[in-house]
Amino acid sequence: MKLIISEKEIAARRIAHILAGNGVDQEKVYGVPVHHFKIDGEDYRVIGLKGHILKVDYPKEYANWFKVDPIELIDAKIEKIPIQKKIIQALNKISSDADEIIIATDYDREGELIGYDAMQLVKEKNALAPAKRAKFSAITPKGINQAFSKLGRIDLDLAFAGRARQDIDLIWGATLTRFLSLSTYQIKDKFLSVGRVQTPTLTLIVDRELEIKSFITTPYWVVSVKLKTESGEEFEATHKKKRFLKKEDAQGVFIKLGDRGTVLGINESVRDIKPPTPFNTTALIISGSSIGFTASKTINIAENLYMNGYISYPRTDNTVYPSSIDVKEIARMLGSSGEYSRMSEAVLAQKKIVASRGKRRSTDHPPIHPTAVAQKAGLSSDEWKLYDLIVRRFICTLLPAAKIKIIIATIDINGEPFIANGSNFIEQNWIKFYPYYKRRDVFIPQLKEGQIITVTGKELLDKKTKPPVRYTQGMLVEKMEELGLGTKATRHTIIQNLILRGYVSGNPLQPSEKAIAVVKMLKKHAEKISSPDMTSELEMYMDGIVRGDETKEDVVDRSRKMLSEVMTVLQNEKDEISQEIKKAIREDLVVGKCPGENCNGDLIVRTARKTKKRFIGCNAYPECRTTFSLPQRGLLVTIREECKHCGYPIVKIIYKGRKPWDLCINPDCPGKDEKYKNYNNNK
DNA sequence: GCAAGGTC
Repeated sequence: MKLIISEKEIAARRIAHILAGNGVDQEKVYGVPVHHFKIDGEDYRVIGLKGHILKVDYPKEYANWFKVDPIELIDAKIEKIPIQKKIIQALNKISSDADEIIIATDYDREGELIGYDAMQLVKEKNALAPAKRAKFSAITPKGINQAFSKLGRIDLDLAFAGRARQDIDLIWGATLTRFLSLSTYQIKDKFLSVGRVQTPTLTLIVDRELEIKSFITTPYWVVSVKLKTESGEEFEATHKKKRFLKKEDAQGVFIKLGDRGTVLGINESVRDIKPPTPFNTTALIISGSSIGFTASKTINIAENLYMNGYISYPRTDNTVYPSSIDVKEIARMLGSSGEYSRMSEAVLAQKKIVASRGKRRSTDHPPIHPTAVAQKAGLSSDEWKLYDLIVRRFICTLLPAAKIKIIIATIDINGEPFIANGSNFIEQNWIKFYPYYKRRDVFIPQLKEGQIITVTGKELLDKKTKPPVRYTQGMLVEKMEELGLGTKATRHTIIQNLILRGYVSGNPLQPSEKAIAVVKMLKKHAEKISSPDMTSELEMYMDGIVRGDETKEDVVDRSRKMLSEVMTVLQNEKDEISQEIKKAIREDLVVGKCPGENCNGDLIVRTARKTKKRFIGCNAYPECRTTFSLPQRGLLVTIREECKHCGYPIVKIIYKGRKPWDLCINPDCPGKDEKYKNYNNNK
């Protein structure tokens, strides 16, 4: 019997069907599906794993944070521990009769490691069976048949590069997390996490917040006019010098303006607006963000749609349709749904269909596209929203660019030049079907040089320069991808973790004082872990392992030495680090101003001495005895906002896996019922 | 109880 091991169940099923056609039987071994079939009298079995089946961790002796100095974790032994017990049992059971093992996990570094781990487990039961490797970049008949007709061997160096990554992430993460948590007494569920990906990501958010805080707004003035042609068409223009930095200058112009203007010149140009590129995971998350979904929500819904067969695999880097995908056929299929018939026709009416393509081309999976027609009634409203987005995006990638006419007219008013901008779509093409695209027509009438225009109104506008905006989850995922932080499958979980740790909240993301202090201290004393460079260096070293230039041990040991040096600095600066972070944590506990009569105090989150329950009290205690109760479960985040119903402070309560709950602390708040209702609807 | 990476 030949045993084929794939990375996931769906891949196992498809590989079996491609190799055997219809003659595939399925049995369950310890509840795990195993597909079997015969080719030329030879028995085959295919089992799908669930990603990694082993994890790395320290031995039990290191589990107690108080009994182990974090420094010891740097050189401690690391073990591999089973995390998919059922799958391992099933693998053990079926591997004893195998006379050949074929590793058919995804063809990338983690896939090689997953396959290597599985191979080692099989070899414990069956040392004699040779192990081979099927390398394919798409689970299509062509890809699979080619791979199985030309089997290779497991690339040990590639797997070891993955193992180096696992070890280094654990060593740095565990050592620094424990050090920071212990030195600030933030333990149990309040621990302060640190990691190769999460800390640089948090640094991005914190840096942006500091930029916003230190931004100095400068005032400027804009002069604009309302205009009308003889035939009564109205439009607007602003002074050519868009921003006046001195009010007197703007006023000087404003006063000069009379009630007539002359068209000095008109500049017309036609521009293409290209259709969007095919969706990869990052682009989907960004678009999801623009329809109000968090990164995790988009991924969870996409995962569901995929499991139910409506869309293709949602974890991909690829933005170029491979030739194995028949885009025309998919467009035709979508046409059978009333919702999309017009869009489908628009695609099929073209003489030649040219698909747009993005910059990233990889062969892991195709871009995310619809694979079946869904009925609106068969999906939840959120599922439908995302499905509709994916369908429309797909259709648009197959349509020609929109054409837009841009008109810029210069108009003289008493010697002052004004500019009127307008744009009209000449051909909408894909834009008709893509409501997520924001650009709209801006009307401007047909003008002639020398034409006289009536000035019907004039305005002198006070404006201010604005600070940069906070990151939305979508923007952050995009930035992470650009910097090489995390992967398509992990970026949203990294953000989710930062929220769960109490480091950031809200969308757009705002860091807590604790996060600002943690980043400040790590930047100052452990710069390595706060920068994306650590990831790019790691990638470089892993490439070295793959090439055979160095061993996994060399790389991990060098990393251990670096961490030792970092820890020496941190130990020396422990007092400063501890004080700065603890001060910030105290600031995070401030809920808002105390509403007590004649009280100037601040409301603070406190813990009752006897019951250990949390509540809100005034810092002017015992003079002021104002208190408020709080829910005991969930992560509490102070956001220093006031309730729009009663003006009392609002706190955010975050339960794992639920939508954050904005809670007004006032038990008699007139908006209470409404809010509670909303909370129930949204959870 | 720590990380990041797979997948559900």
